[in-house]
Amino acid sequence: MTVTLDEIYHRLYDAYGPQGWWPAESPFEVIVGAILVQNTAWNNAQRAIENLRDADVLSVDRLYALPVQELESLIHSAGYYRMKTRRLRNFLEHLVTHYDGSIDRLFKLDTESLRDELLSINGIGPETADSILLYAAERPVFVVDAYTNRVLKRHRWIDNDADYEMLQSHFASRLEPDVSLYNEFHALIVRLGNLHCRKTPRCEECPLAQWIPEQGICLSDRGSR
DNA sequence: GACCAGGCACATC
DNA sequence: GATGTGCATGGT
Repeated sequence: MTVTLDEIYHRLYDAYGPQGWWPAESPFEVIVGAILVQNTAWNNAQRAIENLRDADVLSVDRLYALPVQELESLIHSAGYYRMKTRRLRNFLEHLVTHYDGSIDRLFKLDTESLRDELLSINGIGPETADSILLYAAERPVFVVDAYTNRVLKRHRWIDNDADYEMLQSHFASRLEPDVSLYNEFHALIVRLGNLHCRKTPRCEECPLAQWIPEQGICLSDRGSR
């Protein structure tokens, strides 16, 4: 492609400004949020987090000690609440069993080991693991999500059958490993997806409009999943 | 009242 | 190994 990731980044940044990710008060809260936001609008996940905060259970020990039904009730607004309760507890159990409940000890692992370890926990997939790596552990790992997938493919910047790892290496091979850059870039892509897909369906209003290929499909068309 | 959102695991072919 | 399906709430 002729346009560089650097140009794309600056175009998005100029349009939307800094996004202030991840909106959380601690690495643990990032992890909880990363599980709660899976396939869910952030607004719904945020309510669940506020409920946990109000109940004063936003710590490893207290959340793990919480009865399942109470946890389900507190995170109800995030949707998939039974599944997410299991997933949160899977993570907590792993942390308590192997790291004495200490995020700091878990985060002593090198990036590759930490990623593998997170992926071994049922309920943590590639995007959730990478979100934890970037936004909680502050490792230079690029987070790929549904928007990233759609933007790159609709603009034909990457092969249409590229999988998660291919999308990720598309960024990793073209950008310096920089936590702040990866943080902002991913957040800006999500911002683009949220704004453009929902509220400004006309492609001319998209900051990346000039790079939409001839006969290109507008980003607002989700296509099949 | 549909459609969508900052995925993931599991079943089935 | 690719493809389909269940999970569930709240905003537009």
